[in-house]
Amino acid sequence: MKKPLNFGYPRREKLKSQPLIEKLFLEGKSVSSYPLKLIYLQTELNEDVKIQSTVAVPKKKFKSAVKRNRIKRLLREAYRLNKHLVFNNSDPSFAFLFLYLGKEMPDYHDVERNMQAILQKFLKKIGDE
RNA sequence: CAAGCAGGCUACCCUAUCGAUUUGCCCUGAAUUUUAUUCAAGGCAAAUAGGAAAGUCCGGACACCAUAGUGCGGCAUAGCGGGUAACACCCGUCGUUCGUCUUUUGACGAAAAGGACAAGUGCAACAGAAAGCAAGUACAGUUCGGCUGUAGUGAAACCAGGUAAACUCUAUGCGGUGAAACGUCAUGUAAAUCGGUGCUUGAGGGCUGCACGCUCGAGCCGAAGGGUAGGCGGUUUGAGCCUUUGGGCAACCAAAGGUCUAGAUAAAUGAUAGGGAUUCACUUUUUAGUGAAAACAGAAUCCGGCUUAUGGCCUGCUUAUUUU
RNA sequence: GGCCUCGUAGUUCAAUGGAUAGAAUAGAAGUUUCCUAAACUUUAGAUGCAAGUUCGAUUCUUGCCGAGGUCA
Repeated sequence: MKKPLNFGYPRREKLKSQPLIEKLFLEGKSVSSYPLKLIYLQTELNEDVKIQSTVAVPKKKFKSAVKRNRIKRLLREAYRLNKHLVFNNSDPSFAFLFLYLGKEMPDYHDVERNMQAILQKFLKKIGDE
C-alpha cells in the first residue's frame, strides 16, 4: 500500500536555531528563481528530519507587517504543498532559507510556480555535485 | 440630492480540500516507577487576531529594589466643582476669545495648556525722544507753579506698563527600574592566569542625579581569554463583558441576574477553488445581466484614556440648490 | 516588548526668540593655461511635516513622519 503524500508542516521542520541561520548566511549556497531565492546548507540537524526550513521577507522592501506576514504565509504554503519533490530519504539533511526579493505583492500561483522551479534547480545542482 | 459638524453601530458570510497553534477526550509506544506522572506519534471535538492590536503620549495594576525613609535637586499639573484605581482623561459650570443674529441688554454656536509680572531677576529686533530706577518733542488748555489732554513710533508708551509654552514664585502631586521586570530548573566553562585593592580601623553592593540614613558583608576592579544564550512559571478571570432596575443634569455609581471570550515565541489565527451578500459603473421600464471594488491594518504581561490611519451603515443639527 | 537619542545646503558642521539662516567642501559658469591641476572671481542650493504660544520661531510647546542606539 502506497503511503499518501504528506502535506503537513509540523514544528520539527521549522528552522529555529539562530547560530545555524547565521551560518547559512555566511556559508550557504544559493539558487534563485526570481523573485525567490533559496539558501541551503548541508548540515547536521537536532531533530530527526531531513530538511528544516524557514522563510524571510526583508523589512526594507515591505514596511507593513501585514504584507510581510502574507508573503511569508504564501511561501510556507507553497513549500508545504511541494516539499515532497525534495523529500528523498537517501539525501543528507539540509537547512533551507527562502528569501523573497521582489518588491510587489505576489500572487499565489506565481509563488507556487517559482517554488517548483527553484526546488527542481536545487535537485539538479545537488545531483551534479 | 450635495457639503460640513456631532454622536452611535459594524469591521463580509457559507461550502469543499489541504494545513498551524492551544485545550479537552480516546488510543498506541517509551521512560520513571508503580498504577500515577512526563515525553512522543495518531484520531475526534472545540476555540483562535483589533477598533484602532499602531504611536508609546499620559495614568494605573503587577514584580523586584528598606511595606519606599530624610534633605536638596528634578519632573508634572494649573479658574471652580464633580467622576475615577489613577490621569495630562471624562462630565458640569464660570469667565475669556471668535463667529452669527439683535438698536442695546442679550441669545445661539464654536474654540482654548484658563494661577501669579501688586516678591525678585531677565528680555523686547526695526521704528521711536523714551521699552525702564528716567528723560523728553510738538500743539492746545490752564489757577502760569507745574499739571491735564491730544498728536506721532510701535505688538506694547506717565500705566501698580508688556512678557511666566523666559528664569522664577505659589498650590498640589510624583521614590527608582520595568515582563528582555522577577522566580525557578537545566546545560556549560576556568573555584584557572597576570596586575591592583580590601577583609570589622570595612573593599564592594542593594541605591536611583547628589548627600544623609538603613541594610548585606569578603571579596571587588582591570587585562587577556573561555563558556551558556534553552525549558517552565509570571501568562491570561479581569477596575472583564451583556441585560434589567434604581440614583444622578451628566461623566458615572449601586444592586440583581446571566456569561467565560486568543495566548504565539524565527512568533499560530492561514492557503486554494466555488457560491452568496454589500457598494460603484454600464445596459435595461423593472426583474436581471456584465465588469470592478471591498479600507486602515497583525496581539506579544494586562487594563483605563489620548493621538494618529481608515471602508460601510444609521441618527440629529446647520448651510446651499431645485421643485411644489 | 520596553527604554533612549537625533533630524539645518548634495556632504560635514554653526547660529541668546530678532533684519536677507552662516562656514567648509562638493556642483555650475568664468579668468589664467597649449590642455589639466592648483589659485582667483562669480553663482545656485537648506531649517523633516502640521498646528500652537509670541509683534516675530531653526530655537519654546504639542502631535505626526523618518533615522539610529540599547536591553537576558
